[in-house]
Amino acid sequence: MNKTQAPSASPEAQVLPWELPRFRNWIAVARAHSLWEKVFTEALAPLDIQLAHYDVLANIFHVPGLSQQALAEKLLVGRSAMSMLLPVLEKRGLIERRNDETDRRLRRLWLTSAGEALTRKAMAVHVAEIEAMMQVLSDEECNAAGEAMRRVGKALEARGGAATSRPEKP
Amino acid sequence: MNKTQAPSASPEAQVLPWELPRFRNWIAVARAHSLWEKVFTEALAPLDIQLAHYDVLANIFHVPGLSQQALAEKLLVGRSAMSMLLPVLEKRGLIERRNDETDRRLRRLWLTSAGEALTRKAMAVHVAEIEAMMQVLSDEECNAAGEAMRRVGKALEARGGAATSRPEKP
DNA sequence: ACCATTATGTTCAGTCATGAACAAAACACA
DNA sequence: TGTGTTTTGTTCATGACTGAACATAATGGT
Repeated sequence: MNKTQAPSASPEAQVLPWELPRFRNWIAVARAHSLWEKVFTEALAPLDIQLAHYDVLANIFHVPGLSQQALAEKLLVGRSAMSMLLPVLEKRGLIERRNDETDRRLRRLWLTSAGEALTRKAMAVHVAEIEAMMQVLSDEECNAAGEAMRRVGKALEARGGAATSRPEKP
Repeated sequence: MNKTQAPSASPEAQVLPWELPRFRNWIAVARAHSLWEKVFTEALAPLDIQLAHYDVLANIFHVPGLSQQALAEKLLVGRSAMSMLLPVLEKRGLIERRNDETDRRLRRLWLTSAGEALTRKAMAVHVAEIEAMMQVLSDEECNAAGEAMRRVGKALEARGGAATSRPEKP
């Protein structure tokens, strides 16, 4: 049942990737994502925040008080990236870092009121850009693609995540 | 007909992004792509090539003799990135740069036989990883997601591409 | 043929993320 | 309690990409 769309490969002649539907479909995903990053970065420029900064702000907005480690995991970057990014946002008065009372290793992250105001503006831009980009898809198509990518994401976590992350608690 | 899944927003209360299906669906796309880059980078490590290098090699394989400019456009990076990457691959004996006969500005790119051999190995890894990742999708789901992302890519090109690229010739 | 414009590639300074090495705090468990 | 291990965050050297400035080559209009 795992004979997929691939033309059956003879042992010698290599199947060229571009002939495989699964390959070309994934290229489309990668290309769309790369283009999105450029478009969204431009859309954020008027608010004077970069993509990476926005990701941080939005995640603190979503989960106030999370630790730097938790944030880095969400963003799929190393802890050191946070150690360099966050002081910038702190100096701009957008976030605040408070040490946890009981676990003094943790630096918990909070938005200042200025940070929250800016994040709301940026999130409005984010939503508007996504809606604009997604107009070419029906709700059903969009949901189907999203569901497919969630499953693919799970599959990828199972492969690569095992090496770096610790096993998730059930 | 453009009333999408969004809960109707009152003028004051902001719709939170995470409530919007289109938003969450796109997050899944972005997350899958980021995870993919990590997984595939690891898979390429045994061949001692980086992701960016592989992208270059595979594109030269696909379109032999293309110019640096054309390659940079395909990869969605600046020309300067190629000016710095390509000498590395050239020194490793994987590619060759020959000036165009009639237009002496152009440096056309070719794989050496060593480069082609390595590229074939890397493409086999690429295909294998994609097939593994995509196993969680049926052919129909995969094709639907790919088609959706192609349309989204087109839409994004229309938005952001107009600023940087010149209009494509019909 | 001439000059302005456009296209291609290179260089360089600045920026951002990585990953290893490190310090401090918490934990495990005897 | 005490000691070795794990977790969290920081620092630093490194590498990759950007965007602006530049040099060279081609093109277009006159």
